Amino acid sequence: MFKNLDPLLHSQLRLAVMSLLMNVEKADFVWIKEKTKATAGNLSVQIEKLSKAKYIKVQKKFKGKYPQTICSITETGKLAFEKYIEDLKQYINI
Amino acid sequence: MFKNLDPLLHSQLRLAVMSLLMNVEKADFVWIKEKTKATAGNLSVQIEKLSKAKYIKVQKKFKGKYPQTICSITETGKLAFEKYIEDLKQYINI
DNA sequence: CTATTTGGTTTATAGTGTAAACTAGTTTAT
DNA sequence: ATAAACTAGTTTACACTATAAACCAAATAG
Repeated sequence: MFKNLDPLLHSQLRLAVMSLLMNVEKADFVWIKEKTKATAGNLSVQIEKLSKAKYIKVQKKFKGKYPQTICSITETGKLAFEKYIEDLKQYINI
Repeated sequence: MFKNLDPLLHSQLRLAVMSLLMNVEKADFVWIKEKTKATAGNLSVQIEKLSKAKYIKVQKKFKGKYPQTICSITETGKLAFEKYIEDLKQYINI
């Protein structure tokens, strides 16, 4: 009846990050931080987790003289996000 | 943009319990346990949390000689569940 | 030149989730 | 009658998560 929800996605902040990345080609750390209203520390940790799971790809660059972290969703991540939504539908009838 | 998701409902097991109770007038512990495939200990803990938040009402009775725990959703619980779904929609575009 | 800001990472702690162990009694088999 | 197994949970200890605070390195502003 109730399928297990992917624990990596069943986290408010990680879900928000994935949701954002589903709708853009790529996004930088600061933009994600503003959109999600997360603290930098928390975001850093959660991005690392999503990255380790290969749900997102992280590129470290320099924007002028400042470091810049660019994130983008992977195919694995897209599929996981879509599956999560499907699984969730069993919990909430929509 | 992203509203905070009610932490009481953003838990797989508690969400499953609430989802079940949204669709029935009342349900007993054992039935919920079977439907959710949860362990008794875990279910006991989560039911207590939902009960303390007044999201569900718990009645302890006896069914013949055995104890029986009957749960039902409250109006507060229904509203919280519906709000959770609305908030969640911002994360997953449906 | 020192104080603040940018763009993060690391770390310590509080909060959550879960299984295992336990309580209290019932039924069944010997 | 008594031991073993089952019903219906609760309590507890531990693992896992989430988060804020502290930190770091470099850049810029006063």
